[in-house]
Amino acid sequence: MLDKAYKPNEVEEKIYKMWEDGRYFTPRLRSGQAPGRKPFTILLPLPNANDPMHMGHAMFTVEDIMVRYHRMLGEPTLWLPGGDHAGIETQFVFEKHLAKKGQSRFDFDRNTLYQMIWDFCDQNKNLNRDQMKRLGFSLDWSRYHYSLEPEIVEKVLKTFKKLHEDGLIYRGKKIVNFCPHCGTTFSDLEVDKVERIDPLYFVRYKKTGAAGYITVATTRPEPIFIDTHLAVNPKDKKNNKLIGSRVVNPLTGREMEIIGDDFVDPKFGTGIVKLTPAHDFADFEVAQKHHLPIIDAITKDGRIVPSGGKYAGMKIKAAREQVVQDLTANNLIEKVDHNYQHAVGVCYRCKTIIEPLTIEQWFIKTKPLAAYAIKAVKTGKTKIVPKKRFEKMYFQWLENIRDWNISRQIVWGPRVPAWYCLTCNPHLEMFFINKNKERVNGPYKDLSRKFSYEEIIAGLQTISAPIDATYSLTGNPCQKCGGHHIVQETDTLDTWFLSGQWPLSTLGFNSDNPQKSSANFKYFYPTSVLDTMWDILFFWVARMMMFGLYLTSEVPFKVVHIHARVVDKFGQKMSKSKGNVIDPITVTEKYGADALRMALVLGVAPASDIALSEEKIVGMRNFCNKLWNIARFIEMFSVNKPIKFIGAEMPSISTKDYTQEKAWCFERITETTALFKEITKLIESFNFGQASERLYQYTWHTFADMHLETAKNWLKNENENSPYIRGTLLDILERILKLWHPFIPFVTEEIWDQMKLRFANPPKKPLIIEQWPK
RNA sequence: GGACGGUUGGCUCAGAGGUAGAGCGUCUCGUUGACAUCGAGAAGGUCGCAGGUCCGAUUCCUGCACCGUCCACCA
Repeated sequence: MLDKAYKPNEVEEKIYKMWEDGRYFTPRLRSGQAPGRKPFTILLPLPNANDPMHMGHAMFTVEDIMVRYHRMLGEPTLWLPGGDHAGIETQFVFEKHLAKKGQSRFDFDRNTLYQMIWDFCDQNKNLNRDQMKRLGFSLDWSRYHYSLEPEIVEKVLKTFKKLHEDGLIYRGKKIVNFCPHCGTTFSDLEVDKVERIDPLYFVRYKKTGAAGYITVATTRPEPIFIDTHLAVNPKDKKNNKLIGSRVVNPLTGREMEIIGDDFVDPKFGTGIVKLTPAHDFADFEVAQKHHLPIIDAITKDGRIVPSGGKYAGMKIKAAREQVVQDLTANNLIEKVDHNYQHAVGVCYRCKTIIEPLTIEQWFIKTKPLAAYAIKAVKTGKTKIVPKKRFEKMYFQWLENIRDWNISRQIVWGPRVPAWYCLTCNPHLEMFFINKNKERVNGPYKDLSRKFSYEEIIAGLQTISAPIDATYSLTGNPCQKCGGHHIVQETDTLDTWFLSGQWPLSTLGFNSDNPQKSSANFKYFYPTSVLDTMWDILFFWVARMMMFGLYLTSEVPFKVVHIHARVVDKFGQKMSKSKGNVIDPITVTEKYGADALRMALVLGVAPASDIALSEEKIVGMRNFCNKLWNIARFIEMFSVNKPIKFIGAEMPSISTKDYTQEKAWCFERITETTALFKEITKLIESFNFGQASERLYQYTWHTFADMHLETAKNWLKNENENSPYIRGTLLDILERILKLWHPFIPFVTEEIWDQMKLRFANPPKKPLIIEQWPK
């Protein structure tokens, strides 16, 4: 007999264990018969293996719904879990811990630091796995992968080599985004723009060989001392006569030339721009176009370069103040606009202002790869849902893509697989900790006089190789000089370089010989659906498309489904600092996993925001209990009573014998058949919000409120119709349990377990692998 | 500067070319065979503004306003 109320905490763990023990999450492939039956595959967007679960992860409920639905259709269904080492994210969390102990990453050589982070991660790497189990996610845990597994890393590095061979990876000295606080460069995607109000200085430049000044507006006067050129727009009638003329650098007195380029906006400021190629993206491009010198003014420490005269070594802000003071003293500042608002790039993590620097980094040529990714969506090989909104975003980004900087100056991640011979590259700069625990740096040729190669390598922190340094992609002795003193690049790879290959590396693609890829790969690739939130459409989805198409000529997934974002009940993004975070595990413990799952899905439009409140979760908990009591009611009325299933007798009952009750029974069967079709259609079209809302309406307000009340009346007087009424109620219950199962797997499985023997053709299987109604 | 999304009852949100829906909240009534995590009933919306298409629009189109988001080298 069912209890009076549904108690999720008493059954969820038991049920999940039953599913796991039954190995239902592992796709059933008949031996030697991989093809034939079309599989359904989803790769879980790999969470940071180190992070506890948050509501964003709980949204993977949408994937569980799809997976459970397809499993019930009888398809071999794989939902593949994984965990990401999350390079920068993890290293920073770790560094915070170090900081609490008064230490920093510079106190350790890179190998020691790496090992420390590894151990740190090991402590809670199972945390979010256990949490996802709490929510009932039917992930195939037997295939779990961690992004730093040797096999995964090996595949990823092979891709690096292949890209390099194809000329799609290169080492370049280009302008990149550098965060002085994080001490590493970032890709363009990791830079956020914030509106700021900064002073706009109008600086006077004295003309050479003529009287008077020209004026240039700038927010960044501090690197003026390395400037060599100004620019105006050739179409600018007011200023274009200046092209070719010369002015005096207001800080150094050196001569500067004015060039013409149409990137200059005549309407901005005075229509004249100072060029600082090493520290401004636009200026860098112009400088390359016109072959202008690119001179550094700022170092990786966020300070003025040693050659900066009186400003050398000053921090940027201090240098700016000093420069302004000096210019003012010489009456070279015409005016200052203190209300100038502009967008500044900041680090997406720490919000420090990004310093564009021109340094040596590893890049991927993205244009050719992006072309594949664009074509695949244009031709419909991969569909993005919802299409209208996100395909446009996708194209816009890929069409304007710049080369991808994949170098990171951190230790937590696989190192770039390139090795420099120190004999051939004596000018290579090295930073290391010597035997006496002192930090030492300098060019190798100097260091090698005082320290052995072994000592340097043992204490190595980072290297910085000149742009013309020679390197090889094997760790073998130098092919040119035979030298054994080699050093591997200390830059590590952008995390997304790894996760961008996730479908390939986890499923067993063989890049040496694609024909020899695993049977697994051949069967499950391309995957069916990739479901994620829009925030990583570029970071991850677009990159997977590029890598997948480049390596296999096949898309990695047929559908990209964008799910909704969870916000609080006032529409605010959940964040710790706002204190509006609802923890998925806490509410699961309180109201049950099914209640949370439903709260994240019911009535939610695709890719919208979900205003999640505890009230909604309570409402959904109430629904689960309602469903439970529907079953309980039917059980009470049918136990030890004769039961007849009208469906089985339908052909043999003639219309003459239709009583009002029997007609009612027929109508109920027809009604639920229509419901199946409707729900199936909604699920197939990714309208999970509508599917669950419709089911909710039917279950509560049609079945419970109307039909059960009718039946209750009739069943007061036992007669020849009564067995049919009971049978019909059992039939409907059986059907709606199936329809509900993908959404609320625990409560449906538990009711199923307690009730299934009363159904027509009593099933023996658990609900999770029962057949979806046709 | 481009592009996109939103604007529907007190709150949070669904929805569709043809009498407006849900959850929560509010009000009234109701517990002797499921459920008070409940039932019966009620109040409450000129579906942002202005035009246009149509027999008919809140739903399609155009413009505007406000809110939000993404992209972008205006120094």
